[in-house]
Amino acid sequence: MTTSPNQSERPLRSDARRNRERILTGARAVFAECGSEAQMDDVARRAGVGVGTVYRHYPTKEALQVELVREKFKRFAAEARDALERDGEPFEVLADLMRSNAEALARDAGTQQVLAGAGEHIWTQAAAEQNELLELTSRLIDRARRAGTIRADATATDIGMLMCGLSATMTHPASGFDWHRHLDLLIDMLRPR
Amino acid sequence: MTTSPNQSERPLRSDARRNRERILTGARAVFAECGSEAQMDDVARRAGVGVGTVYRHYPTKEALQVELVREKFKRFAAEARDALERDGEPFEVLADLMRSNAEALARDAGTQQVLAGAGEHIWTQAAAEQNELLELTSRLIDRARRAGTIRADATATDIGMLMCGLSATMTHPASGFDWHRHLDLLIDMLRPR
DNA sequence: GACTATAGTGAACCTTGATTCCGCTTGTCA
DNA sequence: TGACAAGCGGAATCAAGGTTCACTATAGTC
Repeated sequence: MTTSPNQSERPLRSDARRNRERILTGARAVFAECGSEAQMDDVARRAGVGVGTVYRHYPTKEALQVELVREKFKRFAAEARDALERDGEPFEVLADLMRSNAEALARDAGTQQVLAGAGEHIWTQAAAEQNELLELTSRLIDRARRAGTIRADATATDIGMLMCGLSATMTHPASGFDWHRHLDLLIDMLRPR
Repeated sequence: MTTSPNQSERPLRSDARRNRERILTGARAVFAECGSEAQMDDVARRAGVGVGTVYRHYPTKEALQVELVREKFKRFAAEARDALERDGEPFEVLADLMRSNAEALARDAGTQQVLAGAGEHIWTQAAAEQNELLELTSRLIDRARRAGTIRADATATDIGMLMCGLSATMTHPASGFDWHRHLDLLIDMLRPR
């Protein structure tokens, strides 16, 4: 499933396959904790592997980050797909999705930073996955629109921006800060007049 | 006006005063262009001054950034104060303020980054200025609330978060991206049902 | 005009962290 | 069970960029 850096060449040796998985797991944890300040050495340590091995699998730090962001978008997309299956009032389905995505973001400083504006490079390299997500969101919005339970002028891009924005505010020690409440407001603002 | 790093000691020598102003101007420009990647050497060059001089006035890069962010908040606060003087439909006054602040943000990558979640340190050190701004925003909201032209449950913090969010999205090359349109939507969503 | 406390300068220094490289280990296949 | 290609490890390398410092210049004062 994971977009492997190497094309469709001879299959990886068993130990290599295992290590790649470990690296990914370690990286997920470390980047989630420290955001992009996370160091390659940390990733290696967490994965129980030498730095060299990390570099064998991902030629640069950025490549590794891109992989993680792609994964994350795919996960969001998968959840959106689930939501489309689910039946229930379409707007509420969308709202729940937003809430659960927000929760996931709150736990992951790495993706949060990307969404929040750091790393344009990374962002662009995950464009395909992002578009997939936008597409799915569009469909969710359409359903709600047909049901008349969402503002007619809200687009998938808007939802995306709201989520970016929300994730940006999550890191802020601003006074009176409570992103749950803010998210509730955002959601309510999306309802039709 | 600018919070001078040195307390109320003997007044600066004339050349020092001039240079500090130059440094600030150069720094504003460089940070606006490059965000926090801007280098101290660049600031010095832009100001037409040696790096050493920059360091004489601001002991660290962070100190310089904090100064700039403070300044920026103060400017926002000043605009908010102006808005309070102005008469006109209170909600529209607030909306105009948001638009003009957004415009300013779009021109300033440095502040944008801070708002967008980088630099918690910096953020906390500008807490006082930020609170001042929140306070003024509250008053603007109150007026609109009394006029019944804004959602009753929107707070100053929400406006702040929306602006943070907006600034976060500004850097994004997301497809179909247009922050002006998005901002219009945000503003409209703030109107009462 | 001379004196001195302040201020300016920028090459050198240091730290941090990504990336490389090469000797060693281990799957895999005949 | 060799042979060897694929993979691993991690100390050493390198670059970038913030910060210092020894020296020079100058505003302010008598």
